[in-house]
Amino acid sequence: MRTNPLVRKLDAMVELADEDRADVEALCAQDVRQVEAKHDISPDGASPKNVHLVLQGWAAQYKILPNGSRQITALLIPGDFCNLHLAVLDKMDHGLVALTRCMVAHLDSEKLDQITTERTALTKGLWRMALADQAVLRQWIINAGRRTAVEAVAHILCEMHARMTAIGLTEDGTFDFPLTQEELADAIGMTAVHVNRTLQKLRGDGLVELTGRVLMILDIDGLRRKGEFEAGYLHLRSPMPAANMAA
Amino acid sequence: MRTNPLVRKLDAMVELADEDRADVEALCAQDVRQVEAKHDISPDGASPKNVHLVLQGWAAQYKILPNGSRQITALLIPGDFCNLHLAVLDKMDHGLVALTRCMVAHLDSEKLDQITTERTALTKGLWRMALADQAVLRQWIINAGRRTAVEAVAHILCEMHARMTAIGLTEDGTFDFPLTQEELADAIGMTAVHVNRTLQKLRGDGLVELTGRVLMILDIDGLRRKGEFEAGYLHLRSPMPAANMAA
DNA sequence: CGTCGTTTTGATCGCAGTCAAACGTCGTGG
DNA sequence: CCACGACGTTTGACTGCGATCAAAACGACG
Repeated sequence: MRTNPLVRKLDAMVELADEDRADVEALCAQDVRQVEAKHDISPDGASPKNVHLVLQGWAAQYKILPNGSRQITALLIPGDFCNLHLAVLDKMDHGLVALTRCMVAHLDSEKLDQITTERTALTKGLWRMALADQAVLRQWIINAGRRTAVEAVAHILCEMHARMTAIGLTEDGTFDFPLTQEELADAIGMTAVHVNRTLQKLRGDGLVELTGRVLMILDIDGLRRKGEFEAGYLHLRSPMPAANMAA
Repeated sequence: MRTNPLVRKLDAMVELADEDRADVEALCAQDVRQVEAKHDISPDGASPKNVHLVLQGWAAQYKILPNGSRQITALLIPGDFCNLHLAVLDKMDHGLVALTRCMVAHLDSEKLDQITTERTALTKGLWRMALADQAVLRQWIINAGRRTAVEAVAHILCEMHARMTAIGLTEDGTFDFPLTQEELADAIGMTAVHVNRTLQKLRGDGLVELTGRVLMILDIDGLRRKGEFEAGYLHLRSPMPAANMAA
């Protein structure tokens, strides 16, 4: 928590001036609110005034379908925007729910607008983030469309490990993983029952241990192989250390 | 073909000055190349110098998986960028293939870079396009993850109808739809055989007629209902006329 | 007229969904 | 301290959608 997670992400994307950093930090500190776990950050279809940014905790973008089932379309961790659209598009096209208790910054859209017209470096950084997010979404399409259950689960575990590492929230293969199996299922497009059985397989293979709300990755290389995971698409600078090279 | 399709898209997104339009048009006219159907526009992992833009024809972004199967992650029609990443990120994280013969503009990245620092309106427009694309990707996740075969096919047909209409390439419910069933399957994450049977259902219900490479939508409202399609997420100005209100 | 790519049909299989119940853990209140 | 309920995980039995394999029909094209 020493620095603002957004600053950290931007730093990993572009070269920033100290002044840029200060501006971002100020923008984020303006109006910070706490949201309890399982509560909506902003409901689908709403037109909130402000752009939201996760400072602490996990949240999710989701869509509820007419038949009642839910598809999670993004997992948000500190430094992630919830609804950058609003800076630029009209209204929400998805819901936003806090998965854990979250600290959410409400960014003043006028100030944000001002920044995106004045500060070139910052704008480029935000630009990059949006395009990097697209790459994540593409991987999720593949998860749901063409990967088996084991592959998809392994892949998403690797993704979150990489992203959590990038913002400094892992400790050698271990990190908070607050998703219920139900939520994990909604993210991949399967059922909680089957997620459960899939996790058992991964455990059985000695790849991971998931207890309480903490994920411990026992064999990162093995897990990446299972999930066909290659970190490149995340476009992170901090490079994902290769772990045990002797395999 | 009266106007540049990118200009048309931008026009639908933001207010442009005549000067902006001229600049874009010039940028696109610089270096136009033809690509034959089924040929790669640029292979996965490459680092092409230029950003590509489809001027004519259909193309697709795809990923080949280790087991050999393919997932298409985006369908590109005139006015769509193939790899806007390159303006801003390092290297391709997916392949690009022409589905029909295509005219592809190679944009000079320096000039593009120049524009995105000078012309505020254009930058905002491109910004919007990237975020709108995210919304499309989210729908594809839902297609693959939580929709039945019929729903997913209906949804993607509606999507392409809306997008083709937005650039003026439909004629009351009829438009070129050059995808093979194989390709359609790769886009939704199913098999060609099952796409075939699914299309038969849609035909049987009198919703569409797909012959040759032309799609005729017989009952747009019915199709939208089947696919749970709501055009809002595409963020198009041209509003998708409601068709037969008497339903 | 043969070839190649695509669409169509049929038969069988299996992964994951569905339904249902038991179990463990935790927080709350009696 | 225990009973209770809420929530999440786990297990079992059964089902079904869509995959897989294979072959035939169709159509465009050289």
